[in-house]
Amino acid sequence: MSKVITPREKDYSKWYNDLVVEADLADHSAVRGCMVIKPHGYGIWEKMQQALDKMFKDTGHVNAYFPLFIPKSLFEAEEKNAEGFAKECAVVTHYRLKADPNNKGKLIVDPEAKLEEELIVRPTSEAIIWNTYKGWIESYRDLPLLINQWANVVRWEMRTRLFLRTAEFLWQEGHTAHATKQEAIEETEKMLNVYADFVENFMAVPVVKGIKTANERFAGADETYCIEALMQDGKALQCGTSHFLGQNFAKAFDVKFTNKEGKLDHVWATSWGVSTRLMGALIMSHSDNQGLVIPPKLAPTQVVIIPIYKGEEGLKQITEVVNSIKVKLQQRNVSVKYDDRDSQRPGWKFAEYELKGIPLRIAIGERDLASGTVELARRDTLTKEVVKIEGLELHIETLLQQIQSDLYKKALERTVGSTHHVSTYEEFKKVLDEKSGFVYAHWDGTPETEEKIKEETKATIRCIPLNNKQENGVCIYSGKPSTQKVLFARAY
RNA sequence: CGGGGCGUAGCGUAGUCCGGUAUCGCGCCACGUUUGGGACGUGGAGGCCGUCAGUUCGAAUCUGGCCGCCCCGACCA
Repeated sequence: MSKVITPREKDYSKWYNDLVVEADLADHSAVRGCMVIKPHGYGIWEKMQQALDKMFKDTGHVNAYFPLFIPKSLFEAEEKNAEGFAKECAVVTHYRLKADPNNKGKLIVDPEAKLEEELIVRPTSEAIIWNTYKGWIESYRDLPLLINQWANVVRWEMRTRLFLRTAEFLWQEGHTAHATKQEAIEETEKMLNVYADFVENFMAVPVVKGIKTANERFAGADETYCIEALMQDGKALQCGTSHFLGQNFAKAFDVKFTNKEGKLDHVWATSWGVSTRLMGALIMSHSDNQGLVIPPKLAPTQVVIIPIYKGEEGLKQITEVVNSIKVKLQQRNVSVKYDDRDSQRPGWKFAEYELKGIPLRIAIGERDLASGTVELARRDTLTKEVVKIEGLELHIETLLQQIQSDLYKKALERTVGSTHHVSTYEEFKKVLDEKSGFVYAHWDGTPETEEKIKEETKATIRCIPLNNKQENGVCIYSGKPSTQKVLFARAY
């Protein structure tokens, strides 16, 4: 009763904010633009980390950790990268505070503790990492270097939103070095596929894989690959990027190696990352007015069991049965929580776990004991069924898989239904305003046209989809010839 | 940075025009009755009204400054 979230159809943005807060995922903090990720939200992030980390390891990567601070001189070494991030950097200028002589109990920055060189709080780690790699790479035998780091980064965003855009966020950033251009490109594409695989199979969110236009490219990259997903409100969200960095950073940081022929060459690089923004994608893809919906593969708790009883003795009897169900589920690697708190009533618990998105709920009471059954409720469909306790663990195992695939299917249908093809600018604007979603349209390939369309419609080219169908047409804006449609959308 | 809003108990709020130490709901604590969809009763605790200064016998309320947060844009993952 106390926790009410704004209905999706009334105000999507407010619905999202309410949901994040009420489902106990995260909260605004005392620091502008920074959030506190609460245990339930962090639990989901940990599941994401575990799955991704395994995929990185399985593709030959290892984890390491680099400093939070980057000396300004290193930061500015790769010019485009520095320029791209310059206007959103937090900068450390001093290393000490002291008591304020004019204001008892207050502190001031000690002017005598000014750093000789400012330190940049990393907005991304290419600079510090490539400066380090310089000392690690001498020969082709040192390559490829396949490293990932789990870290926090800071980007001083003007406007922030929980998970989608915060001043500080958690992410992983892979930074690899290769002997050949071909190998680096293969790595870039491989990691894009890892991301797409993860987002689709764990998060149950369908994505479009593609390449960014020059305008949208990562600062310092030769090519940026990305995955784009469509949220329930028809806006697109970039879910991950994988960059082919060419030799830009190798040249900026003078990272050379001797190849098999004994010749010196700069190494080829990639970097790739996904962030806590994925939490936003997860929330906006599946959740409803009742609250969060978590795909089973990422749910910290997959099944919650709620006893319905009269008196202590009644609870004891139910607990006995529940314990045996619990063990059987755990043996099948189903994470299960038994909520036998006497301080809340069943109805309250039902609502609470729905709000938090736990995929399955078992309710078990006196009449179930008599009939050897339980009530099983699905979070995604909000449907209930009465099932036999015997063989319950098998049923649940199957059902969890079913929910996982149903969620994906539903999201896919929604995405396909919101994907449009247009051939004129009028049609383009009309579809954006009336239907929103992904819009495929011909584009003349120039940054100017892209910019104009963005100014006039707020839609951006999300990507040039990989394996795009080649077809002759004319640009919806300039009328100039085009060989393929690109993917437009209004985006987060 | 532009536009809008807000700061009163853990949360959400009334009171502000018209100055007299603060309203209501949820939550919290105790006891009892309850428990198959957010229980009920009785009793109780909790506030330097964002902050600093001014006006006044007296300020949540009037005046001025400052700080902070949220929302909508521009910027971005």
